[in-house]
Amino acid sequence: MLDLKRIREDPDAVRAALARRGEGLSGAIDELLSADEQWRAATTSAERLRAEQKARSEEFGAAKSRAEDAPELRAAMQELSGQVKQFAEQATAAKERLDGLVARLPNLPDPSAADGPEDELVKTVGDPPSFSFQPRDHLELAGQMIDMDHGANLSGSRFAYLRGDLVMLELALVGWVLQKLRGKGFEPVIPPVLVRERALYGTGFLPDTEQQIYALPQDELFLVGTSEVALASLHDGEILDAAKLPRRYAGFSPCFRREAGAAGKDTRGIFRVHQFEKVEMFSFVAPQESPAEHERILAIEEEILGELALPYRVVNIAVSDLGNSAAKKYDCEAWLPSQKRYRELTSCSNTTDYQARRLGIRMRGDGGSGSGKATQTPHTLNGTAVAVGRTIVALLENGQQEDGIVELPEVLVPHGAPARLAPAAPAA
RNA sequence: GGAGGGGUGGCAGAGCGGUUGAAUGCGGCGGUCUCGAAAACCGUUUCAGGCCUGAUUGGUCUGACGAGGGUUCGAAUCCCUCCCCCUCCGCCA
Repeated sequence: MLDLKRIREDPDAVRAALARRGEGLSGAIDELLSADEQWRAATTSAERLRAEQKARSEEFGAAKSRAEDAPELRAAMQELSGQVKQFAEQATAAKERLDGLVARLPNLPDPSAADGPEDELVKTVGDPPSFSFQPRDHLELAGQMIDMDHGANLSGSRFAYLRGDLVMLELALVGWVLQKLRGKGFEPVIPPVLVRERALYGTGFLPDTEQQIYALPQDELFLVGTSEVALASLHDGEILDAAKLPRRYAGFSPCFRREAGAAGKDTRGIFRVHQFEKVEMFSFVAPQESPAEHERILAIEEEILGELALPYRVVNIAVSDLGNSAAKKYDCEAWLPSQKRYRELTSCSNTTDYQARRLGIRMRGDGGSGSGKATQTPHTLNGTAVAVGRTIVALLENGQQEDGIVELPEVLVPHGAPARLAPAAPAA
């Protein structure tokens, strides 16, 4: 959520920044400013009357304690009470309108976010492998280890059983990455994946991506599409000690996505499925630190891809493609031989103060409750460390040999991964 | 799932319709004392918002005792709904 004060003080700058997103948001600002004015006017009136009410209520109390009856005063105060209520209701109504409008505004894009309409290529690392044979796709290479048929039978399309060596590969990837992240100051976290609406609202997924989210209406819970939701909410409503920032977490969880509207896209294999596991980085930092933290997170993602020996490129996502909460986003895209193109494997966003403000997370200068240091809103960032399914896809396809055997990165072997995957026997 | 008990300031813990933003203790911060420290003593100790000024200071008012409604001239105190925590029983990985 944007800072209301900032919109008030410099609406033109906010309009200009939002205009980069290419949406008709200017009208929303006008509407918002008018609701704000109505709210402030009603609030001022209500508070002035309430002050009077308070003073006279004390008089009345004093009279009562002298056992005096004061029927006229009482009548006057009933009148006053009604007026206060009336203005308070006006204020509440205007505030609700205002809050609704503010909540729908997306974050202001960072000046260095790509203008678009195309993403901006930042760099390309590694060379796509050149095969002297026709490369297979991940599903052919995995054979019975990716069991789509039984998955579909059980749960529908876009669900898979992962079996055998691929399970060991997954666990190795997760263990390897969590250990790496721990060494970089990220606390490993396994969060709940069922959350209340507030957490989705607070992270900006609602209102915005409702069609992507599984809901359990009977329990008023939602399945998260990323542990980002739970990690951001870890400090919901808290005031963080500035001395203890940055705070970094590495969440490991299953992720659930409806993929409504993705019909026909990526229908083969496990590139796009309804359920996958992911290790996600999440940081809370002081506002001035967030651009550096963003680069840091990107560097970690690159380090991971590099050590997995995957050819990849980095793109700066076009402003028009940013989600509501991101001010700037990088994607790391790995080369997929079967598709002969780069596809998104990881992604990292600087959401600046957007999520923190929605979640009521603040930070305070130095210790000493009496120091009177004002609070400010910290910045939050998130980035994929490993999206397991897609990483497996990339490892299979890039590590394949002519005989269908797949060589896996050595770094994973100490963590329990097989050194290579045997050619697939037909699925049972 | 059933039956009870609770949620008050950084923590502990009073208050249970009127001047209580909130006693008391602990902690924290500043000071006195001291070569220094401890102890003792003195002072201090929340957050958000509106308005007026000023424009990194100030003045004033309002709100906040889990959250949201209600009753009342007036609510931390009474009523309702929700959330959370605890205890016992049941169930269970």
